[in-house]
Amino acid sequence: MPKREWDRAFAYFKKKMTSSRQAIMEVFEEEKKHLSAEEVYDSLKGKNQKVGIATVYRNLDLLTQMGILHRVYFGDGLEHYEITRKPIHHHHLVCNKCGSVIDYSELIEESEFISKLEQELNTRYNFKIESHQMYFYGLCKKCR
Amino acid sequence: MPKREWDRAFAYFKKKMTSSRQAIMEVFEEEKKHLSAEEVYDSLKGKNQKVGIATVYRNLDLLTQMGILHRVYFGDGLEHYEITRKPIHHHHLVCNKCGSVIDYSELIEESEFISKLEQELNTRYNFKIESHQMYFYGLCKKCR
DNA sequence: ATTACAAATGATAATCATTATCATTATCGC
DNA sequence: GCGATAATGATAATGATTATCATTTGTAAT
Repeated sequence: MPKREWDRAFAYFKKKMTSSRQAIMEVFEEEKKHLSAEEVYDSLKGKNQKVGIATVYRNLDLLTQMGILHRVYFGDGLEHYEITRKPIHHHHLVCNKCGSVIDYSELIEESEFISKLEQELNTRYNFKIESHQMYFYGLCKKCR
Repeated sequence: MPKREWDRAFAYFKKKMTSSRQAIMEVFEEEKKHLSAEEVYDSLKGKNQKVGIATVYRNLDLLTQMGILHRVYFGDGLEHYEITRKPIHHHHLVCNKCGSVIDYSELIEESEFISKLEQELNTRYNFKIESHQMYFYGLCKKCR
């Protein structure tokens, strides 16, 4: 969260810290949700921060490569992004009817189980796992 | 797999069994992989089954709603489809470098764990879970 | 079988998210 | 502050998916 942290991260990746990038990160810190590129763009516009849509896309991509954000997909045709929090991940409950999404922080049992599972898969398939995503689909409170 | 099964399924959903639909299902039975709409279209063309691309999309969608196929997304910008197998699901290992995907059948420990987890989430969030998807991202054998 | 009618299809235009282009502007190490 | 170079903005291009609509096909009833 502190600006100094971002500065260090950008320096490490040999990227410049620009006002657009800072503004985009602020949106995520305030909203703390999964946001689409368009939503980030609109949010910035609403705050009188004029950042072109192409720049939004470019930076969401960059921040994802840097590991600061990660991409999630709920099946509605657009990519969403959210802040990466380690070691606690966000898992998602997606409503098949209204499309609403509940983010929940991984339960402790889950972290432990998945950690063991990753080791197993690592040896079984010789695949070095770096991250995971889990989606549950069904009916939310309102739609069930 | 037997044609009779599809007939029953389509009758149940009050849908007609057409040659396109049958041809599409045959592609999935032969290839037994996650396929994009374009891949299904090409596969049919290769077999001299002329099915329009719009029809492919329409039917992939229909078959998904019917629960015969399900959609998976690997972050490459296009949706893929694969045959639904219950109670054993396919989970996926996606390579961050080359984009290749390994499908593996859920391990027994996984099924058991997820089943318990779903009950827990059901009561905790009052969300009726119908299915789940799990993706692991990392580096495959060749890229690690 | 034939008919009748709704559902399905094919060709293609339209849409919409994302990416590429390129001239202009801003950042940062010196 | 300067200069090299990365970043940005405006917008055109791309590519997957969806909508349109005239024609064809499947099916239930005759």
